[in-house]
Amino acid sequence: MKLEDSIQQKKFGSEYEKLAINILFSSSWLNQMHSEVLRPYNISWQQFNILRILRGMHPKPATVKLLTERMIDKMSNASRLVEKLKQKGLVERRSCPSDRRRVDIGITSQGLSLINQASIHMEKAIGAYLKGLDAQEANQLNELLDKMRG
Amino acid sequence: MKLEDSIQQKKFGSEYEKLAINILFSSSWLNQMHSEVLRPYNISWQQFNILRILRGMHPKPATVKLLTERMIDKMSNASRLVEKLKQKGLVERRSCPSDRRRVDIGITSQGLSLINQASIHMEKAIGAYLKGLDAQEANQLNELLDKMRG
DNA sequence: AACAAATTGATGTATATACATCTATTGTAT
DNA sequence: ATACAATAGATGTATATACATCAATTTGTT
Repeated sequence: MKLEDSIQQKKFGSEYEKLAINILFSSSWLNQMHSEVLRPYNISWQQFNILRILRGMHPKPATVKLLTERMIDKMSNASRLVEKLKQKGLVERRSCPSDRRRVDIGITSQGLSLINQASIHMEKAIGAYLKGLDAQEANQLNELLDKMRG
Repeated sequence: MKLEDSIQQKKFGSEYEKLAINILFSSSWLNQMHSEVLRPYNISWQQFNILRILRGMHPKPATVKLLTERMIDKMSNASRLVEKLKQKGLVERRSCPSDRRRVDIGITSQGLSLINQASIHMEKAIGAYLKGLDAQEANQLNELLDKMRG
């Protein structure tokens, strides 16, 4: 659907301004999809993201710093998100013996089971949502976005 | 910069999953730029967005409903954002005579002056940020994003 | 060894967001 | 006219985010 119709704005200052708005709008559109998919699992998109990183490293633990570096939204507070996940029994935290400033964060078996299920659903939902594009167009979009960020 | 490097993830479930993450990451990247530009003006990106809509309608007033429909993030709370802007003297609110459920929202001269200045800076910043793309590529990206959303 | 600087993570605070619910008003059907 | 549904907006609440600052620990320099 054309951006102009979605936000009922006909004119943009430039093709670049329109692009900025288009990306923010598309991101909000994707966020809604993520919320829907994750609602039954009772985790936020950022929490999903952390679990996915931890699964990728398993059985090696991560640290808050590492999570922050790999997270999609760099500004979110990994420390507090980890605390939430711990309260749900999805991750565990123990202080790192070799550097006592650090905290080793590992995913629990409960966390693994949740992320495995949730990511299957997410993958399906993404496929359904993005079906307007073929694989070649998706690839082209990825390359243009990378180029955009310089 | 390649997404793989930015978030230190080598593999993605599919080109589509990568695309979803790429858009979310690009959006976060743009948000940081917006924060920087708007910081001196002491308004958030959403507040900027509302002021821009109100400027576009001026001197006709808007309503909360209309703002919600045109906002980039449909889920944000236009009612409360308007209240914030009112406290800063940037908009004014008066109940609509023809339908007393509605509230007419207009931009003040102070609001107009702020949005005029801020949007000049924003336009420049966007140009500088997106200089990795030429106009034709920006256009292509816009079309692919529109197509993606089906 | 002693001290300053850097690093890691936690926390305080203000604001923003998601979502549900509430009140007031208007529209519609009988 | 009355009753019921629909609409517009405000508000309550839990959570998330942005940003600054803090405390503990490690690293680097002399």
